[in-house]
Amino acid sequence: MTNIIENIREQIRRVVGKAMAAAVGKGLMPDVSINEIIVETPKEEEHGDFSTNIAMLLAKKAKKAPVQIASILIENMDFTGTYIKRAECAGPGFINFFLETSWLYDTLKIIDREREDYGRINIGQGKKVVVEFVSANPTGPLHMGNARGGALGDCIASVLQAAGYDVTREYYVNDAGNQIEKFGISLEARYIQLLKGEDAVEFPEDGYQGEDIIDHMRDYIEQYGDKLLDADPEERRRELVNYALPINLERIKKGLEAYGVFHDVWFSEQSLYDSGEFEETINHLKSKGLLYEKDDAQWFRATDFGAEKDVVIIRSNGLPTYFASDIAYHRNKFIKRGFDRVINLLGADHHGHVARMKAAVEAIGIDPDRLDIVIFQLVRLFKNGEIARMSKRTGRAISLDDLLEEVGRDAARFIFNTKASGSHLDFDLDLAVKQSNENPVYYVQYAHARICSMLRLLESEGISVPVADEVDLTLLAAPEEINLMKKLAEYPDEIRIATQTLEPSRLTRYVTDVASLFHSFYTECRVKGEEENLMKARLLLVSATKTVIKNVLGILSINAPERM
RNA sequence: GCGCCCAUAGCUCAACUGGAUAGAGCGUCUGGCUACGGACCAGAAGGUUGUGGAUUCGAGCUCUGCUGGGCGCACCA
Repeated sequence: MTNIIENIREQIRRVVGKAMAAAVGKGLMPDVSINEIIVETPKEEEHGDFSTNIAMLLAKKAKKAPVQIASILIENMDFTGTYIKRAECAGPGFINFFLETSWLYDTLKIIDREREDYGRINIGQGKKVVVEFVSANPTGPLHMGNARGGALGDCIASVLQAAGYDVTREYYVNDAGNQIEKFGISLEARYIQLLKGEDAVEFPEDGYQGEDIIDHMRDYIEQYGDKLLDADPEERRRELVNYALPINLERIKKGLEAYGVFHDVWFSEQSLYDSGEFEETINHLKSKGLLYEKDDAQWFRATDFGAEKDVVIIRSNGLPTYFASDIAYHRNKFIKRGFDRVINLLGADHHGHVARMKAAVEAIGIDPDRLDIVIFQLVRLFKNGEIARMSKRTGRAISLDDLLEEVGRDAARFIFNTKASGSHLDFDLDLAVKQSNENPVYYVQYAHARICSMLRLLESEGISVPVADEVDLTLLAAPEEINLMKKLAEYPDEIRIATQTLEPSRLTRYVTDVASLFHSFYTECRVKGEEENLMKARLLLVSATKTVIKNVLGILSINAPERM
């Protein structure tokens, strides 16, 4: 639960704050207010471990040159009780801080103490958050877009858990409404076609073309024969949907599980109607005067809340739109179940939903900032160097199951999390399949396996990983050792940033950096056969590296193999 | 036409939300295994951050005009 980087930033903020007060007290500079002291980590090593731009920010108000302010502040700084060794003024007025190496040794002690909990922080403070993701219509198999959303949503959830939130992973099952109607019509058409021939009935224009619909009906007929041929059509469609829908859901569930994605709640859209919550919600909106009638339909005044246009929630045929039940669904999340935050993942093709959903949330009396909608860009699949289109209609789409079979869970999850959600993702199937150094996931896994191999070898000679307190960590002073320790120290702060930006993609980059620094260390620094104290110190560092790699891969739900 | 997203090395992407000399991986080139796993390491080449303005001590990042691409703009979801 320790974020040492954050602790040090806090130390620096205190030191700077006190230095300002002291300088003002001595009349060296005017008493100007500053809302926040920003501490950042410079990328150049010569610029120290941390820096602040405060002198530059104060310059105008204090009517002094930044460099002058920086010098005054530095002269009035007191470093006792901190990791700070010295501070110096550089460039246009930055104050750079250099730390005692002991902060890195303390990092190793923290990792040794926290083990599988290292990296966990508590910015979530136990707040309840629901992450809703995938939520694909259960009318067919999952595709590449769902695969990206699945990897992303699951990792966002894991990151939030690591950050101290009480997280629920949820799948919203669209088992009501128009899509299900279409599903039923499609099944019915295939059913009749299979029994009475292709020409017996025309397949509906906007029906689901996929092979899976036909397969369903073939199986159904095998089990139950033609008993529905003369049934009432509405009855028949309901029966066919009731047959196929649970099968689809089960397949989706199985597929996601194979992908390492486990939803805690499968929330049925239909249940909102059954429980009366849907009606409650509509009545609530009506009573607040947020609905009006036009062209025989009921409209929601989304424009009152900044959306571009109002939106229909009850169609003129009396049937509600998807959006209507979605409002009830969000009311359920916030009010019935009391989530502090709601996070929804949506493919870019649904981004039009964002503004009106925010509007709806505000309409039911909830601060819309409590709703985060993460839009992820769609996936372009490359195979043999060319774009493989994925459309649900042609049935030529690559399904999640295909992906797992060809690429494997680890590579797929890793690749989907190497890019920020907002950036378009080109998924190179040929590259993903390769089990070579071109494929970044193996680079990281290799580092872990290599460490395990080292530990095994030493263990077989009776040498086990020592306890941090029994080791002279000051022996770790080589650049490769320092760089590796610094990177390990960043992990809790990486969790913090990933949480605040809802971007787990930075963790794949982070863990790649860890692996890279480890490999450099490995090449330069021997462990086995070194002088005993040095060996112990390095062994502890190696073990800490293993812990961090394993913890990060754990968040990504990617295996950390002991051999490969 | 309107709205949202994107444009950074040959390719795929970063840049801690305004900081100092824009970084990685792949690919290319040059080196490195008689010791813990070579799926590795060290180094090199590669850039006017699509483009014109604006804001300020300071812009890849903010505002704005273009260009090119993706996605939306339903009484579908």
